[in-house]
Amino acid sequence: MSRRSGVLEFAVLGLLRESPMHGYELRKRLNTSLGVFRAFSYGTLYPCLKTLVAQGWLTEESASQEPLSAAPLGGRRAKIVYRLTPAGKEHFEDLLAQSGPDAWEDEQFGVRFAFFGHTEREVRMRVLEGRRSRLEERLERMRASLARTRERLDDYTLELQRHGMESVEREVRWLNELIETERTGRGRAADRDAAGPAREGTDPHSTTT
Amino acid sequence: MSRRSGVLEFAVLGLLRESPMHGYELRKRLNTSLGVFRAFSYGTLYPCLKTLVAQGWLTEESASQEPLSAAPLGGRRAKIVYRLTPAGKEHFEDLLAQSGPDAWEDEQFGVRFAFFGHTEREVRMRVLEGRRSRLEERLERMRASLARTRERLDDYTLELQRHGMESVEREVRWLNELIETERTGRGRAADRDAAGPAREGTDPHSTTT
DNA sequence: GTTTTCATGTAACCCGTTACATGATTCA
DNA sequence: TGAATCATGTAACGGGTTACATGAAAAC
Repeated sequence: MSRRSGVLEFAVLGLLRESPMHGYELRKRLNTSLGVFRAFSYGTLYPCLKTLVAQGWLTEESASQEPLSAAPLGGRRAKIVYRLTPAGKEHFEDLLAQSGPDAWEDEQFGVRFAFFGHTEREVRMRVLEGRRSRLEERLERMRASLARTRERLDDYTLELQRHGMESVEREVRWLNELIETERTGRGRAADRDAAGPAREGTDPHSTTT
Repeated sequence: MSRRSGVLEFAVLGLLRESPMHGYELRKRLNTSLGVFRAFSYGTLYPCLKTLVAQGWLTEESASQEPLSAAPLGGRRAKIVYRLTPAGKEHFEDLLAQSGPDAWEDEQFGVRFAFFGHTEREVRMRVLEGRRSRLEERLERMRASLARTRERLDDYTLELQRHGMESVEREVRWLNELIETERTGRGRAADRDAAGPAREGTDPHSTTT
């Protein structure tokens, strides 16, 4: 009974919710489709899958050729397809519903957001607003610490600090937009691409390379 | 001979370079003064300090009252002040000078930047440019993966991806400015606050709270 | 004189990676 | 048929936190 990794468990259940998959494919989806997630290694993924099976959230089905029964004698490892059980699905819904203080942390927030499509609006609001206030606290602390030490810092340290704060401020503004969109109900956070209203002069895709 | 933690070691040597300190204070500086660094716990910091002493980069001096010699009999733990040795200082310079592939990674880059004040311009350029190309690779991958999967993704996932890319793009632009400033020699990355030239329409400090 | 805050330390654990080992499938 | 890629697994280690234990100094 090891490996109870919050994010990974969450992400795996969420991805498997769409369709059954085997580990190898699952990992690729983790690294690409859900953009945010970092690259988990097989050394993390496979043991995790095993424990999820042990808990009853997943079932493993031998795929490929042998129809499930004759395969596991002698050697013959076959492709293992993981499928979400009803219990697993229920567990995932639970995870989505509970928006405890952890849910505002960087990674947790990322996964949760990625699955907003399956989340009730009320919970989405809680998560977004919780995240925002978390970031605002962080800003407060940064500002305070900066005010205290400003004089003693060299230009580079200062610039780093300034850039950091600006990034957080940008994320807060982003959240504000999302919350507003969510509140007024229109567009599902989309309506960009096509001359989006409510977007100030931002020019995406211009790396100035 | 345990705990050889890249960033922490780097940061400790760098901070101690300014003035001797004891662990407790060191930790506070780590969390605040150098804004970027995350909050290392004592469980990480103290063992690390011990190994740095063992390598000869630091010396520990008993501070407070007892003048160093009579203290460590029986109990009587006193405040321990850590001081950078000449060898330690030399090692720190070495670390600054070498800008290997690790130096472009998120955390490594952060520490290195924080100590740019002690770094030669040539090395600063290598680090900044290396970081930029690292980020551009990342962007490339994100764009590719997005192009491949765009259709199958729901609006929220898409929005997350878009926001992620925009953040990276912003950092690239930031690096471009820094590199330009570095190249032309003027201002040491400062000349903001006062109607900075070379800054496009960015409006800092407006959280829209 | 007792509560806070400062200050140091350690052992147990957690989450994850690396390096390695193995085998099946595809494709030139 | 042999190389590349797909696919699964594990043992050893790495870097960090938590919880705990201890004690000195300051503040009330």
